[in-house]
Amino acid sequence: MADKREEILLVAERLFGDNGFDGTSVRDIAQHANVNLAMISYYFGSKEKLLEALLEQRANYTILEALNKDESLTPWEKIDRVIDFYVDKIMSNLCLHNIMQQGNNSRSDEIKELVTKIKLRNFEQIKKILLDGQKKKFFRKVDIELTVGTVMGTISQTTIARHFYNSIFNIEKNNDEAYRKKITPRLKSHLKQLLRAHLDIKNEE
Amino acid sequence: MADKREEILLVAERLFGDNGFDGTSVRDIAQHANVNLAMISYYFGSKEKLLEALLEQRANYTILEALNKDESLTPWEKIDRVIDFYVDKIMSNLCLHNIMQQGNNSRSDEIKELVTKIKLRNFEQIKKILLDGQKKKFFRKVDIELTVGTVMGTISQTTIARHFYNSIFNIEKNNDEAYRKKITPRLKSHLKQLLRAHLDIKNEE
DNA sequence: GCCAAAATTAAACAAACGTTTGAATTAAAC
DNA sequence: GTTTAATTCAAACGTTTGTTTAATTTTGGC
Repeated sequence: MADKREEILLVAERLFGDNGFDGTSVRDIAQHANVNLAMISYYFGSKEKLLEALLEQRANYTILEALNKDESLTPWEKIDRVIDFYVDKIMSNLCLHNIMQQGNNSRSDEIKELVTKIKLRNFEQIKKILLDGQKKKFFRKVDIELTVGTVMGTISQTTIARHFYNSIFNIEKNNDEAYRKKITPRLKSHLKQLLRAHLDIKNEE
Repeated sequence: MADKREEILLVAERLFGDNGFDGTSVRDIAQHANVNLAMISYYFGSKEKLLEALLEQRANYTILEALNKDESLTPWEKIDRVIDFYVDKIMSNLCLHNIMQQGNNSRSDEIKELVTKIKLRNFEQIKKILLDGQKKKFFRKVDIELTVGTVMGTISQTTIARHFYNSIFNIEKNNDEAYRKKITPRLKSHLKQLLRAHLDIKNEE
């Protein structure tokens, strides 16, 4: 059955996201997926290959390439859409996002490079929007690389430091749905307000 | 000798930061610290207690409480100083910062709460500056919690996604010094420019 | 219904893990 | 110099780790 393979991926995503790669044993995964231990090696070859397969399969979920194709949108509209898209995707894939964050610290260079490659694709898209907005004199001169880092970093912060925000916002921990509901709209409007001021050519010094 | 204890902490900081808590064995630590394996249990009780000791010992390094005491500074000056202080501290403690990021995902609630507590202290300081600036009509109305998140997140991003920025900025990996030199001034001026626009009361809608 | 391929299983593997033990060594106190 | 406590050590402890094996069951084509 092919749905066992799928089940393994699904469970691995949750456990890797919650406990980290090293903090999750293949026995944990097998048990939660109701699958024999050996099936993981059988389908994926190894634990690390399982992580690679997971990242490769899910990578496309968080890619926003289509957006830049739409010529009718102004740079400001594109920025708003990027924020909506990006926040939604990450908020509905908290575990996967956690895995990608951890992937940066992986001891495996293959994983590190895979994660970097995925991030790079999104980075290039946002960068293109910023450059275009500058050319059209909507946006002022800013540090483009770090501006993208601010967007990614602000969003990441709400997942990395989730325990921290739970504490601030009085959200019971492990309640994914409550967290999403509370954070998503705030995050979107904060980022839009932030970038509107930061990028506006009227604020050029 | 008490310097063995210190050596263990020093090595643990580097290894936990590089490979994660689960990715570092007590044997790794003992070997790199030139210390017998049993000394770690002897001094700290357990591997987890070692991490707790590490966080507690280093926590004060990244606390910026003194700043708010200075009444002669305007809110704008305080913002600039916070940025300088925070960026410098994190950039010169990359490993420790990595550990704290990972700590958010620790399976130990004690660790999670310890990290949250440390972050909360800094959070409160920055929050105080923002509130004060709003009261004095320097700053406009913004989402304070997420504005702090933006500052922390932007800085964190440069350490979490370091492999990513290495790739963008063409820095050879594992060269901490080159990374610091390249990123620090850019990060400071980007954050100052960002917050100047974001907080300025002239941008009030 | 037979057969080869694919899927599934329990069991075993060696290696690595965190921790403990009890003896040996060093340091400090008197 | 003797005694007591603190330190250091090699060795072993029992688990848990990721992976493999070889036997068994299920599946799909003919």
